[in-house]
Amino acid sequence: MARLVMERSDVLPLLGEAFREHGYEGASLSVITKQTGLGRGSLYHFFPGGKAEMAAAVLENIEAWFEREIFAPLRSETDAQAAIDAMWEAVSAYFQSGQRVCLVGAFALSDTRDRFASAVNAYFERWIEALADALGRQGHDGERADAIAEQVVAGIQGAITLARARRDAGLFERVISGLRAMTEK
Amino acid sequence: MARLVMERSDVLPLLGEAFREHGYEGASLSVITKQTGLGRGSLYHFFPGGKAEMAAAVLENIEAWFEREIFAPLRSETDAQAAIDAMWEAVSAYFQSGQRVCLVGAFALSDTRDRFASAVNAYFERWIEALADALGRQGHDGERADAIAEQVVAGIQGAITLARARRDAGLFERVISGLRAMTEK
DNA sequence: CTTGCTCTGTACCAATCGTTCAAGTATATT
DNA sequence: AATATACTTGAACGATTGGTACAGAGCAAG
Repeated sequence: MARLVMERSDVLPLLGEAFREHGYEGASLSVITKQTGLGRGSLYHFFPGGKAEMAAAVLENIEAWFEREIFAPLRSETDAQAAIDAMWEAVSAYFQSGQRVCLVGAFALSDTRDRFASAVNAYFERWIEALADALGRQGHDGERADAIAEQVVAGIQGAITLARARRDAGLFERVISGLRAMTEK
Repeated sequence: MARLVMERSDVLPLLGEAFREHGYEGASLSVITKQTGLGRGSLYHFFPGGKAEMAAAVLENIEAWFEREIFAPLRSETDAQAAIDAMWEAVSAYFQSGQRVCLVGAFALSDTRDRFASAVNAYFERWIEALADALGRQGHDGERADAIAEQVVAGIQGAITLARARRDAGLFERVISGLRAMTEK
């Protein structure tokens, strides 16, 4: 029978939203207890390392999701264009037309980056490399594939920034569709 | 004769760096006093509204700089391509190949955005409109000019995010030169 | 020197920060 | 049922937060 109590893995998405909405510094323990519904004691039971461990676990969780849903298909799917199309659908759904922040990108812009430097770097490194791989298999020569991949991943982050700044979901979709055109053969 | 004492306008760049490096929440008054060299008393003399007024003044200062150095030339320079070229040079210098964060973009990604919503929105709105204006005068039809402008301004923000995430100034320059190609006739 | 004003450092405030912990309740094992 | 382990609670800790109060430093004008 399913456990009624909370498991560590159940808390991660709630933690993620808390960090997304308030940032690492802004997500105080009171905010976190409120958004997760867990008391301080429970949180420190699951994450003895405190806030830093919570954020690290969230980053790991996010990275694992992207690896499974996006990066791995980009690298190994035989139909490269299909994997790229799937990426675009996942990106729009995941970031909710720019209403939802990319936690890794947000960390990268603050001094929180230093604390989680390797996770932040790895996330984008893998995304760019996986996309370049798919673009290569899809017919672009290697150098061009690398350039497009960097351009596209950067553009996604910028689209999120602008859409949030201007509260304009349409802006997000327009920028994304411009980028998407760069990934079609 | 030049005043030896500090003026409000002298503090703004120092304040800007403090907010850039630590974010709005992370820039505590102890951090701010350290980075500006001013005691609490002086800071509250210049900015009676406290931290919120400091950040607002910094945003206003940044906006004014961009308006004068970049937006206005984009709108009124008779040689549109020259104004666009000048924009690219200013962008590379100002953001120091992605080593320096865009404060407005960083605010946009945190919940600090809500506090300074109109300033954050106005900054990007004006940048996009001014760039679209220049692209139009340079020969692109209106709709295409708008699309390119959004794409380019988003791309700049993304380039900063990625360059910081990966600590890779080369990445910034590569993405920028890709974007720059989109603004050439 | 006196007066008046701008500027500055120190001490202090209540509030909140992240973290700890002893005591408790629930669940699993025997 | 008895015991052990997993989880939860909420109060309390010292440190730090943003903000205030205020006396004095520095300087200019009279």
